[in-house]
Amino acid sequence: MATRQRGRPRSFDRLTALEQATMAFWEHGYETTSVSDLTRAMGISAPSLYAAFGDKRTLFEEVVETYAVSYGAYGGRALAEEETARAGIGRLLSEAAELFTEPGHPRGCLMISAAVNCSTPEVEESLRARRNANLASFEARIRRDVERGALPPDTDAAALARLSGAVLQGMSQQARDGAEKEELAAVARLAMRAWPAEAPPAGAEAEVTGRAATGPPSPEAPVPGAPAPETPAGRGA
Amino acid sequence: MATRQRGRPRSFDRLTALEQATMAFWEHGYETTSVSDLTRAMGISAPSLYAAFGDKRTLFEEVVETYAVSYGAYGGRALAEEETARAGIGRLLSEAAELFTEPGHPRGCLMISAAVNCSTPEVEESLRARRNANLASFEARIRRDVERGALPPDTDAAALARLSGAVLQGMSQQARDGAEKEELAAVARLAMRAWPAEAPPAGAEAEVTGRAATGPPSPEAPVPGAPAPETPAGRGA
DNA sequence: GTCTTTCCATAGCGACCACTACGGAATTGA
DNA sequence: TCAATTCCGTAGTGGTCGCTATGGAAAGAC
Repeated sequence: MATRQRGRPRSFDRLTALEQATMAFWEHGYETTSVSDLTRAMGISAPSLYAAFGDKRTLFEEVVETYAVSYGAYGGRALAEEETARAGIGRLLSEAAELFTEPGHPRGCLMISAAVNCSTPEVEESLRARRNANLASFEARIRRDVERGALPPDTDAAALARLSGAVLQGMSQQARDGAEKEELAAVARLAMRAWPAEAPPAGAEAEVTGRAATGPPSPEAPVPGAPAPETPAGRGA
Repeated sequence: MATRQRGRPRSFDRLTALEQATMAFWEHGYETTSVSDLTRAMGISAPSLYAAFGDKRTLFEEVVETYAVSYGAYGGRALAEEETARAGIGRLLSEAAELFTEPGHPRGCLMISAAVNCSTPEVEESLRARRNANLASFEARIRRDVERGALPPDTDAAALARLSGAVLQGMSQQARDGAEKEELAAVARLAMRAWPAEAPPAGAEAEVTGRAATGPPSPEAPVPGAPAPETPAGRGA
C-alpha cells in the first residue's frame, strides 16, 4: 500500500454512512429496513452502497460488529472492571437502562431486537449466537465468583446468568414499548435482589444477612480486578 | 338468521384454518409470514382466505385475539386464582416456562415476538398496547396486595410489575433462542427471589414499619380467590 | 492536456409482495 | 329440474423487494 489510490475518491465518509446504517437497522430491524431505506438514510445511491459494503447482509454484519464494539463494549467493561460478578452485572443492567433510553439513537438493543422474526435464517442465527455467547460469558463470570467463594457454593450460575440475560432482553423490549430510564433502572435494581447473599470478596470480615451491596462496591479492595476480556462480543444476551 | 344459508358451503373448517394461521404467525411473525405462506399453511387459496378473514391484518388481529383467549388466559387465571400477587405471578412465570417450550406449537409468546420490527405501525402498536395493558394488570394486582398488607408498604409495585414483565419477555426470547423448559423454570423461580418478604395474608399479628392503613382496610379478610378477570387481554407483557 | 481509474446516477432486472377479477363448480331453495 | 347463491382455482394487478448493467463525470498519474 505505497501509492495513493488512482481514481476518483469516494465522495462520502464510509464510517458516517455505516453509522447511519446502524441507526436505520437499530430502529427498524434487518428485514424491515429496505435497501432504499438505507440509501436514503446514508445519503448515497444503491450502487455506491453495494460497492462500499457488499450486499445488505454483509452491511448488516458489519453494523452488528461495530455496534458490539462501540455499544456492547459497555457490558464487557462492566463485567471485567467490577470486582464481583454481582457488581459487574448490576452495573451492566444499570448502564443498559441508560443506553436503552438515551436520546440520539433508537431505543433498546440492536442485538436483541433487530433480527427477531427474520426470514433470513443466517442473520437470525448470527445474532442468536451472539446473545447465547453473552449468556455464556455471564455464566462463566458468575461461576468464577462461586469458585472464588464470593458467591455461595450452591449458587445456580446458569440460572443466574439466564435470569440476567432475560432481564436485559425484557428491558430492551420495554424500552421500545415506551418505558423510561428511571423505570428501567428500578427494574435493574430490583432484579439484583434475586442474587444470593454476597460473601466477602476476600479476606475481609464476615457479614450475614443476605442482600448486600447493589451498586459498585469497594473501589479497589482485595483481588486485583481481573483483566479478563471474558465477553468476546459485547452485550446483547 | 332464520334460514340456512343458500349457496355452496365453504369446504374448510374456519377454526382449523384460523389455528393454522396462528401457528404460522406465531412461528414467523406478522411481517415475515406472507399471504402465500398462510394459504399454504391453511390449505386454502388466497381468495378463500380473503373471503373468510378479510385482509392479512384483520386475520392477524383475529389470531391475536383467539391466542389471547386460549393461551394468554393462563396468565389471567393464575393472577385471579392465586391468593396473592406473588403466588399468581410466580405461577404465571412457571406456566410460561412450560408453554414457551411445549412441543406442538412454536416457541415463545406470539404477543411478545410476532410484531417486533414490524413495518405496519398499527400492528406493532396493537401488540404493544396488549403488553402494556398486562403490565398494568400486574401492577394493579401487586398494589392490591400492598394495600391489603400482604406485601410491605414500601413495595414498588410498578417496578415489581415491570420486572415480572421483563422476565416474561426475556423468557420468551430465550425459548426462541433454544432454552429448555427446566432452564426457563429455574429463571422463573429465581426471579421470584426479587420479591419482598411476604407478609401474612390477613388478620394475623401486626407489623412494624410505619404508615397506617392507606387503602381500603381489607373488608373481607383473606380475599377468597378473587373472581376478577383482572387481565383483559391475557398474558403477553 | 491525455489516459486511466474509480465513483455514482439512471434505469431496469426478475422475484415476490398483498390483493382481486373472473368464471366454472358445487350446493342450495323452489 | 331450474335458478340462485356461494365457493374456490387460475391468473394477473400494480408495487416493492434486493441487486446490477451501463455510461457519463470526476479525480488521480503522466
